[in-house]
Amino acid sequence: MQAYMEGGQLGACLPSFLVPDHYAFPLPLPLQLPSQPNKLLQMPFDQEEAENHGVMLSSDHCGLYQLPALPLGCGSGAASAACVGKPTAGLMPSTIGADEVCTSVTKGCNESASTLWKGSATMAERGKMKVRRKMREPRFCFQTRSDVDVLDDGYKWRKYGQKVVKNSLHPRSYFRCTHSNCRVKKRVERLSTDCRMVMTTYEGRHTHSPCSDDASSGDHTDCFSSF
DNA sequence: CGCCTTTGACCCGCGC
DNA sequence: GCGCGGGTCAAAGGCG
Repeated sequence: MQAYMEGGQLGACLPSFLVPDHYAFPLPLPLQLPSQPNKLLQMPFDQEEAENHGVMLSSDHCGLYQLPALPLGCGSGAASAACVGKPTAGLMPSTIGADEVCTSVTKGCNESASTLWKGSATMAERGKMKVRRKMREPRFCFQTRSDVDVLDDGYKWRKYGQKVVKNSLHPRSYFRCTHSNCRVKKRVERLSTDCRMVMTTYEGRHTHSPCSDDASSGDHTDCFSSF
């Protein structure tokens, strides 16, 4: 906990419940310094370039990891593994510093989001999901050490499901952005290897700024919409 | 009363 | 083809 309060660079890893409200994180959390809402973290690699290479960026080590090819429907499984540093080195989550927060940036699941999520589908529409499910949105995942499962990132989320996943002691929760026309989803789960660590996976891009939900601040700009 | 969470059922992808 | 596991739906109930 204390570690989160120290150190400049790790500021990006601050769970928002430890940060004043006006520091609420846009998506994705690790890529933006809360003290500099309009400035992305300085990475040794351009984020877009990273996307093009399907790599994972570690915000504190500035590390660059090759993501394994994300299988369709990889969901959190592959993504989670990738995000805890496992992609190629076989590192277990517990081997990662507790204060480490990492972000995976994937491309290839960047197809049209509008066709993926259609809200409540009729049975006829569900038949088309076979195709739609192959379309994946950009994903960003990171882990934080937190006592609370759901970190306040400035957006408003509605829980639409919870699932016990295999090989995990803790259920995985599924959230959807409540903003109309915004199809961003996120999954939240605690690591079975360290119940203090919360793995959050964002999927999709917000079509609005955080302030449009709570109107508590006008500090945020359209820079968020890029995610 | 509206919004949210819970939860069981259902669907789909994938491996065998 | 079958079973498993992940992801989503939607009804029901709770809460402010």
